Amino acid sequence: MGTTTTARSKAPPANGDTAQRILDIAERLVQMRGYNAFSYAHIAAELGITKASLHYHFSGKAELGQALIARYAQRFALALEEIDSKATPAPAKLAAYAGLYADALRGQRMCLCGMLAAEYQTLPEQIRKAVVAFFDDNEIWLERVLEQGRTDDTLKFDGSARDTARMIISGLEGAMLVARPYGDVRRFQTTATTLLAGLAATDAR
Amino acid sequence: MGTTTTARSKAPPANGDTAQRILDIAERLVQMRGYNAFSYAHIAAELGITKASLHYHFSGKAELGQALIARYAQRFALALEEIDSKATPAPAKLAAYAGLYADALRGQRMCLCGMLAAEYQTLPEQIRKAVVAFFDDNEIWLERVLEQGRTDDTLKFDGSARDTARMIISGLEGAMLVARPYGDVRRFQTTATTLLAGLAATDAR
DNA sequence: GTCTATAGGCAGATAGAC
DNA sequence: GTCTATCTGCCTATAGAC
Repeated sequence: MGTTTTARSKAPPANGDTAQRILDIAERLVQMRGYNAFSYAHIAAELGITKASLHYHFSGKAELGQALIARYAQRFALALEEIDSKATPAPAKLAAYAGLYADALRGQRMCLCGMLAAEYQTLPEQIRKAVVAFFDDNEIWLERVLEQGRTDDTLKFDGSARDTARMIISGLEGAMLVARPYGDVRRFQTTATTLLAGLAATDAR
Repeated sequence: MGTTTTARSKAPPANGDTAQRILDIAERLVQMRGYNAFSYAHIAAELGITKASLHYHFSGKAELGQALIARYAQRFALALEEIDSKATPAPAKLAAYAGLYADALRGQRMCLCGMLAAEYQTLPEQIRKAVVAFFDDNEIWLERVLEQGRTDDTLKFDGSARDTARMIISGLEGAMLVARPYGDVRRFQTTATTLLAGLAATDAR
C-alpha cells in the first residue's frame, strides 16, 4: 500500500503519468493479443480505473493506437542509435538487432508492428501509415549497417543491401511469428542465427 | 446471371455444398482480416443467408475455424505432393513452394496459419494445435527437399536441414507479413528469391 | 482526473416456425 | 436448410456529477 517515492497528497496514486501506464498496458496487450483483440475494458481492469477515464487520456482507440506506435517507434529508434554507438563490427550490430526481437519474444510478445502488419487491412489509416514507416526506418538502418559491413569485409552478401535488409526484417519478423506458438525463444534464436550466419564473411562454404 | 452448369430446379441456388461456400468466404476473410476481425455477419451478408443459418452448418465460430484450417492444411498438403511429383530438382521445388505463398499474396491474403499465428494467444485450443501442426508438416516436407538437394549437390547450406527448413518457413511467412502493407507482390518475390538464392549450389560467392 | 450511468452497435448464439 | 425473433454480453463512446 506504500505511496510512491516522492511525498505528496496521498489519496490519488500521486502521479501524472497515467497516460504512460496506459500505454505500457496497451502495448503489452496489442503485442500479445493484437489490436482487434484488446479493449478499453482490459486496460481499465488492469490499471484499476474505469473505461470512461481512459477517454480522458486518449480520446479513442485509434488515437491510443497511434500514440502506442509512435512511442514504440521512437524507443526502437533509440535502441538502434545505441547499437550504432557501441558494437562497431557490422555482424555484432546485426546480432544486437536480432536481440531486440528476442527481447520482445521473451515477454511472449510479437513485434508491435509485425502484429499490426497482420491486422493491416482492419486498421485505421493513421496506424497503417505508421506501420509502413516503421519498416521503412528499419530497412534504412539495416541497409547502412550492411553497406558498412560489405565495405570493411566483415559481411558478404549477393544482391543489393536493400534487398538483404528486407530479407533480414522479413526473416526476423517471420521467426517471431512462427516461434511464438511454440513458446520457444530458442527456436527464434536458432533461426535468427541461421539467417545471419549466411551473411558472415568468415563463411566456411 | 446464368444458373450453374447443370440443369436443376431453379429457385434455390441449387447446390448442397453451402458448407463449402461458407468455408470459401470465411477463409478469405480470415486470411485478409484475421480470426478476431471476421464475423458470422460478414459471411452471412456475402452469402445472402442469415447468421442463424450458418449455425446449421457450423455450430460455432471455433468449429468453423477448425474446419477452415483442416481444409486449408489438406489442400496445402496436396499442393506439396504435386510439387513432389513434378519439378524434380530441389531448387525448383523450393521455388514452387515459395510460389504457393505468392499465390495467396496476389489475392491480398496472408497465409492462413501465419495470420492465426499472430493471433495465437486469443485462439481456441483446437485451432492452436492445428496451427502448430501446419508448421510442423511444412518443416518436415522442406527438410526432405533440403536433404535431397544437399545429397545431389543442387543445394548447399550450413547447419542442419531442419534449421534451414525453419529459416525458409520463417522467411517466407515474414516476407508475406511485411509485403502486404506495401500492397506489393514483387516485394515478396524479391525477398523470397534473395532468401532462396543463398541456398543455391551455383552460388557465385 | 475519475467517477456513474447510459447510449447504440455488433458480437456469437439459441428457440422455434416454416 | 433457412427463416424471424430474441438473448446476453462486450464493444467504443459520451454526458455530466464530483
